[in-house]
Amino acid sequence: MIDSQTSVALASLKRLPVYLKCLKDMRKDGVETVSSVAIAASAMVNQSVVKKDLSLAGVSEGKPRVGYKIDEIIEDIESFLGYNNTKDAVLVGVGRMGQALMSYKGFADYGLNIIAGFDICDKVIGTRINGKIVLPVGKLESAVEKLNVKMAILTTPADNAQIMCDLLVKAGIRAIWNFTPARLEVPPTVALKNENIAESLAVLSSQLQQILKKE
Amino acid sequence: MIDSQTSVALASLKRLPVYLKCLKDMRKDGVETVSSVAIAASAMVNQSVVKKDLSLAGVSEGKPRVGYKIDEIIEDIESFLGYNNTKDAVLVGVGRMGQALMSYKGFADYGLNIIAGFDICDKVIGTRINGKIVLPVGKLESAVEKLNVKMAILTTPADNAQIMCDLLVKAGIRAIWNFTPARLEVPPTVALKNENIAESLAVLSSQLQQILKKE
DNA sequence: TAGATTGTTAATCGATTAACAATC
DNA sequence: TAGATTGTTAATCGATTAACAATC
Repeated sequence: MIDSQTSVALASLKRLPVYLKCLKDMRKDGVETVSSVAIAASAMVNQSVVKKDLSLAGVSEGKPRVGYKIDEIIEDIESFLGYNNTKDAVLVGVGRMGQALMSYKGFADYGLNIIAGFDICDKVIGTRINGKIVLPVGKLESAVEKLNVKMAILTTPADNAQIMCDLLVKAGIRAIWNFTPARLEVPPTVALKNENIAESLAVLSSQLQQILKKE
Repeated sequence: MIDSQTSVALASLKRLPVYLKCLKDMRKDGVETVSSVAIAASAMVNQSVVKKDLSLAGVSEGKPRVGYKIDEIIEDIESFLGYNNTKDAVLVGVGRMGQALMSYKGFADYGLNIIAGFDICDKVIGTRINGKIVLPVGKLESAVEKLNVKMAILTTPADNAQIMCDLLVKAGIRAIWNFTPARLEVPPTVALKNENIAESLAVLSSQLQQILKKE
C-alpha cells in the first residue's frame, strides 16, 4: 500500500469507543477472552460490523474458537484511538458547562488534558477548578503558543463563540470542540466538532414519539 | 397514504436543527426569503440533501425562482421537530453538569422544560437552580407519576447511572437522555440517547491528526 | 474430528448526489 | 421569454449485513 488509506470510516471510528467501554466493563467482571459476537451483543451492533471495525483498527489477530485476549484488544483500541499519547487542550468560557468539563476526571482516560481555563469574568479569573487555573482571555494567545497546544474546548455563551473561535485560530489552535449552539466558521486547516444538543434532543424526541404512538 | 412512513431518516432528522439555526441567524440579518441553495451553503451540506430533508419535514411549498419565506420555513421545521408543544423533563444528578443543564436557557427554544432536579446530596437538596427546585431522589417516583413526565436527563456519576436509570424506568419515564459515560440497559419501550463524549473526541482527534499530517 | 470463531468477500440496503422536468 | 429554483426521479456511492472459507 502506497500512501494508503486516509481515514477510517467515520462510522467505525464512532463505534470504537463504545466497544472500549463494553470491554472495560467486561474486564472488570473478570472476563479474560472475548469474541466479536460477545462484543456485538454488549454494544448492541451487528457482529459483522464489529469484525470489520476491529480489523480496521488494526487489532492483533484473534484466535478462532477463542477470540481476543481482553487486555490486548483494549490496549490495541486505546492505542489506535490515541489514548496513550496525551493531548493538551485549553478551555474557553468557564461558566457552569466549562467548569463541569474542567472537573471531569474521565478525560484522562481518553488522553485529554485540559491545562487551563480562560474567561473574561473577574469572578472566576485566578480561581482553580480541579486544580487547573483560570486565566484572563488576554493571556490565551501567548499560552497557546508557548505550550504548543493544538486543541481547544469552547464553552462560552453563543454570542461570544465566533469571536473566541477566531482568537483561538489566530493563536494556532487546530481543533475546536464546540459546546456552544453557535455555528462557527473556521478555516479548512482547523478541525471543528460541534456538540449538538439540539440534534440529540431531536433524535430522542422522535424516538419517544414513536414509542408512545405504538401503544 | 395508509399508516404511512414510520420514521424520518435519522440523518435528515439530525440535519433539521442545523438548518433551523442557520435560518434563524439569517432572519436576524434581515433575510426574508431563502432558497435551498442558500441553506445548503450556510449549513455546509449538499443542496440535494437540503431539498430532500425539507420535503420530508413537510415544509410548505417553496416558489421556483424565489425560494421559501423565512418565517414560514422556520415555523414549519419547528413544528415538525415538536418545538411548539413543550416536553417536561426531570433531571437526575445535580452535579456541575446537571447544574449546567438546569441553568441552560436555550432548552426553552427546543420545547424542553426541566421541571426539577433530583439528587441524593443534602448540600443541593432544597436549593434552586435557575428557579428550579432540587428534590431528594426519594421523591422522584411520585413526582414523575403525578406530573406525568415522560423524559429524563441523567447526569449522575457513572456508578449510579444504571440504578437511577432503573428507578426512572420504574417511575414511568419513557425517554432517557444519558450524559454519563455508562452504557445503560433499558427495556425496548424506553428510548435512550447517549451523549457520547468519547465518540466526539475520537472524531475530533482523528480529524486533527489528519490535518497535522498534511503539513 | 467436530465445531466455534476469525477475517474477508459478496450481496444488500440506504443515503447521498446528480440530473432534469415543472414552474413561476 | 429567459432563467433561477423547486421537487422528484435516477445514478452513484458507501456502509451494513450475510455468507463462507480458513483456522485452531
